[in-house]
Amino acid sequence: MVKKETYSISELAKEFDVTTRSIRFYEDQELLKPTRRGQTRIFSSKDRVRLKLILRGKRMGFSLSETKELFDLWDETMSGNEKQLLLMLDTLGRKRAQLEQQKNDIAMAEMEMDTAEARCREALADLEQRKKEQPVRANDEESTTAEQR
Amino acid sequence: MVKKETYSISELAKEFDVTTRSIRFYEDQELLKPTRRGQTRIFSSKDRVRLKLILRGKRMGFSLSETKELFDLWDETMSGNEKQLLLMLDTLGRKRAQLEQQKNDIAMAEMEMDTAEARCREALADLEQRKKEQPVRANDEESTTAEQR
DNA sequence: CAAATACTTTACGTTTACGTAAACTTTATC
DNA sequence: GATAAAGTTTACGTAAACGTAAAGTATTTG
Repeated sequence: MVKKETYSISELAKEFDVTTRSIRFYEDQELLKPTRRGQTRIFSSKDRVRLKLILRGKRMGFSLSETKELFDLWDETMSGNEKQLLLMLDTLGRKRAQLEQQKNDIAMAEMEMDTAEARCREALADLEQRKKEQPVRANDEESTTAEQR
Repeated sequence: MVKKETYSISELAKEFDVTTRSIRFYEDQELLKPTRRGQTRIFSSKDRVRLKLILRGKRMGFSLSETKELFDLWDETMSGNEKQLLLMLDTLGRKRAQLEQQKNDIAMAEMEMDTAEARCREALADLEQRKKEQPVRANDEESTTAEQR
């Protein structure tokens, strides 16, 4: 009995740093299916896993309905009929392609950030140089924007 | 003169597979700044690059305002003052962290897709096995969980 | 047992990122 | 020079993903 297997809404909210409103919304959209004790929601560890997946999906730019589709598909898949299994494999393939695209995008972005950073550092180095070359610059006139000397 | 340096709105729309509505919206939000000939928009190659960045950003889950912030920051950065340069470097650092998180998320997702796919294939293999073990199943009775007849 | 705490439902409000339609102007084509 | 094609503005509509009260119930705690 090491792993807790039920959670209150606020426990999950705190753990994953989301509002209870969001969690209720996810239930409303049928991404989570907590049971009830009276009218109070009780979340299973499966719900907890799904919440984690929802949030990761969001960070990867997935919409809630995309994530829901995957959940539903997975549930149906587990029911075991061949058609569903094949459909799942197909869907997984497409998702993989999507992830490949994202990895590509990220790689491009990183490269551009590299060159951007390099440019910044150059510019900074230039500024430092100028500081050293003209350290005081106390008593000269008419030199600000246009030309010096 | 190999590279074209101006584009019409529909050229860009076609090239990047977005609607002209979207492009006009991006201008409205000041992510693009086409010049005009009369009232007709003329996009520069800088605009084209920015459109590409906007769309890549979207695929990576960036909002338009996030992207706009980066654009603005970059423009200011290029004006060359030290404070802006440092701010840019800082921002780049934070964005890198964000990308790291995304790469992590993607890696996790890929692993889970691996196990999901494996399970699917197992289940499929099982089904195939059963087909072979009970190939015909033509004239037997009371075996389909419930019963017919 | 009263008051604070944690839940709940209902419902209207908000932001983002466009879609869609209407009505109009400018440019290209036959 | 009519008409189609491509462009424009204005403006209302919409889906997604919650935020934000309001008003009520249930439970815990001093």
